[in-house]
Amino acid sequence: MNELTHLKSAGLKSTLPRLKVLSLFESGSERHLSAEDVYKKLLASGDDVGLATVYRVLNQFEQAGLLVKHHFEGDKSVFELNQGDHHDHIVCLQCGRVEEFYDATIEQRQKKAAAERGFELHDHSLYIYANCVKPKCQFRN
Amino acid sequence: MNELTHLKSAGLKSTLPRLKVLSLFESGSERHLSAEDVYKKLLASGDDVGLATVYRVLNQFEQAGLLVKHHFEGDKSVFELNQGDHHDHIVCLQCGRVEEFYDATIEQRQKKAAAERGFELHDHSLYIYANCVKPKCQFRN
DNA sequence: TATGCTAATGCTAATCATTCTCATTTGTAA
DNA sequence: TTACAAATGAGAATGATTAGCATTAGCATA
Ligand SMILES: [Mn+2]
Ligand SMILES: [Mn+2]
Ligand SMILES: [Zn+2]
Ligand SMILES: [Zn+2]
Repeated sequence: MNELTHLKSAGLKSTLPRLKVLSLFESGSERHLSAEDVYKKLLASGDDVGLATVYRVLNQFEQAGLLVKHHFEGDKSVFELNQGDHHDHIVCLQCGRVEEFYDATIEQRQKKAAAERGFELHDHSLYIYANCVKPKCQFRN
Repeated sequence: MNELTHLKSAGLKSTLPRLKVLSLFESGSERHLSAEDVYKKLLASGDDVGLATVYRVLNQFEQAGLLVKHHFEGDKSVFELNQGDHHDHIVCLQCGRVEEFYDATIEQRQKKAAAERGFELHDHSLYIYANCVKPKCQFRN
């Protein structure tokens, strides 16, 4: 299933900005990108897309289920390709590196915590903030 | 240990705005308050404190360890009294009601997840978004 | 392929929460 | 009291995100 198909099945017409944004995520150089990251990367590659359009497209993709949005510590939110697999994140407070993880026990206990208190769980956000160790950590890229 | 002592031991001089903000949290009517919540409550009770001061004081209290800051879904952040006990939150997407919980297993598995990947855990944020059931849930207070 | 309509785009201006500036006021310790 | 640094308040500034609107571009049709 290619980009074009993705867009169509999401009821979005296939436009240049949308294709560019989508392929940026599918190229896979970096998984977690903010609106501005996307905007700058497009500019850098000679593709002119307005910042407002980037924001719009990212949100449409999220609604359509193509992307997932996260709010790491700090102000700006980041998006990543939705590949069906839910996972949570560990974020390095020094260099910003993000590592993904999934823990079935944690997931299950969250369901339980909600159920026990009479809540119908909708979703959750779990971010672990930490420092990665010397070799991998490049303080402030 | 009273408010005044709290402030002093935090190296903050005892000013009217600080005492008012602190006692608001200690009065305990509502645990989780945004800067604007605090601002409005003070106005309502006839205490004039500038919004900028509210923001400053809240942040100072957080630095001092008197308050803890959270970022529930949405834009504005909320504060609550730091009573030493760490806990996570379930937030109702309909009415905004917040319930607190602590799950030792979740805490432990987070430590493990970080350690296994070579991170020194600093802290974490876990929010469960859900809908509370009929009796308790008052859609949009 | 040309035409037309609607959705999409790209500016710019507007929001909104939060922070900053700076003149004025307060807490405090001598 | 006085003196002075620290704190406050009002409003401007910021930064991310969204809204408004005139212009353009998909795409279906003739
Ligand atoms: Mn991820
Ligand atoms: Mn709480
Ligand atoms: Zn790092
Ligand atoms: Zn509710």
